[in-house]
Amino acid sequence: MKFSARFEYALLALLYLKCEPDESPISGRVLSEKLSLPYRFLEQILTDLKKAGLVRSVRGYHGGYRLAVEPEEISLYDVFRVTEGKLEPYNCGEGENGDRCGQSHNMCVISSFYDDIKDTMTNLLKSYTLDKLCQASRNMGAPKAAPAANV
Amino acid sequence: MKFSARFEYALLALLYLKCEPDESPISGRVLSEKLSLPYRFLEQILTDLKKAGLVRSVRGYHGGYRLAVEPEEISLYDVFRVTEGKLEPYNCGEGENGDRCGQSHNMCVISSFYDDIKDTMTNLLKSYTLDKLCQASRNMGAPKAAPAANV
DNA sequence: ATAATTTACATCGAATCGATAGGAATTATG
DNA sequence: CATAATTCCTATCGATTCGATGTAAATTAT
Ligand code: FES
Ligand code: FES
Repeated sequence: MKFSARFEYALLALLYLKCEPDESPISGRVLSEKLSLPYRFLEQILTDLKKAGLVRSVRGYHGGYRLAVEPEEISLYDVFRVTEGKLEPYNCGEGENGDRCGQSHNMCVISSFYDDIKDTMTNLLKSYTLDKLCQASRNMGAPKAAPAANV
Repeated sequence: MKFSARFEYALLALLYLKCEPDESPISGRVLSEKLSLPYRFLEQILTDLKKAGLVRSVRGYHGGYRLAVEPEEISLYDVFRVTEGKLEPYNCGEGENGDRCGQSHNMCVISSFYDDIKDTMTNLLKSYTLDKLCQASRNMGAPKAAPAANV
């Protein structure tokens, strides 16, 4: 189970926008260079983030991106929804008939497990806000344990 | 976030083997018919389950599959490991240098979130055993609410 | 007018996924 | 021994997804 590159890139970009609060917006080009991420690809992601209302964009000469809402209000759940789509484990189309499990959805053993997964993931994702992550990042100034020098 | 068909098929097969404990092993053919699953594909999955030691197989004329361990001992974590691979959210190769986040792994904000996800998922998956699921399935004998008859 | 930028599409290559197929090895039964 | 039923191994296919690149148009300060 892996998270997509989209998710990580979006998160890194948002963290950068938050941790470097500037007067002028930050351009996609600068963002991609600072984070060493592919320029075009990152812009796609930023566009998605904009559609979702997480960032705001300014076009033209000194344009760029900035956060659209307060960083306490942006949770990893929001980022997830933008980059990974719906958090729906069901393979059966929920409302309709379960074609895979062969049973009707409300009689399916698996569905109760899926419900659990869905709730748990949702809660976990919502518990991480951009703000907390940025604070944690600051507290990491010094690495936990310096790796032993080799030789 | 979806679970693979492999996961569901494996789970359905294991549940069948558990809930229909028989003297003679159950063949892949029968299993696929009872569960309405594609024969060849299911056998691939059963082979994987066997390699993982969850089922035992008997070859030849009256051959087939049966559970290899007690159903209390089989958790969804085991099934997950077989069908979905490692539960490693990290995109950076953990031990090595983080190529995506650009930081060393023990200084990466994202890694702490990934650790959390990993632990949470692991615990949740381990909390579901084959036995519990089968009991739940029995308790579902009567549907919660009969869907309204149309017309 | 010009340069820098966002924005929208189109496409590409690789990987993954569900599924199918052929054939070899194994084993009870006659 | 011959046969039928079965597991098992491996190859492949078609579709989809994913990360990434490219092109070109719209927007805006200077
Ligand atoms: S029928 Fe919906 S999960 Fe089984
Ligand atoms: S460096 Fe490992 S998750 Fe960021």
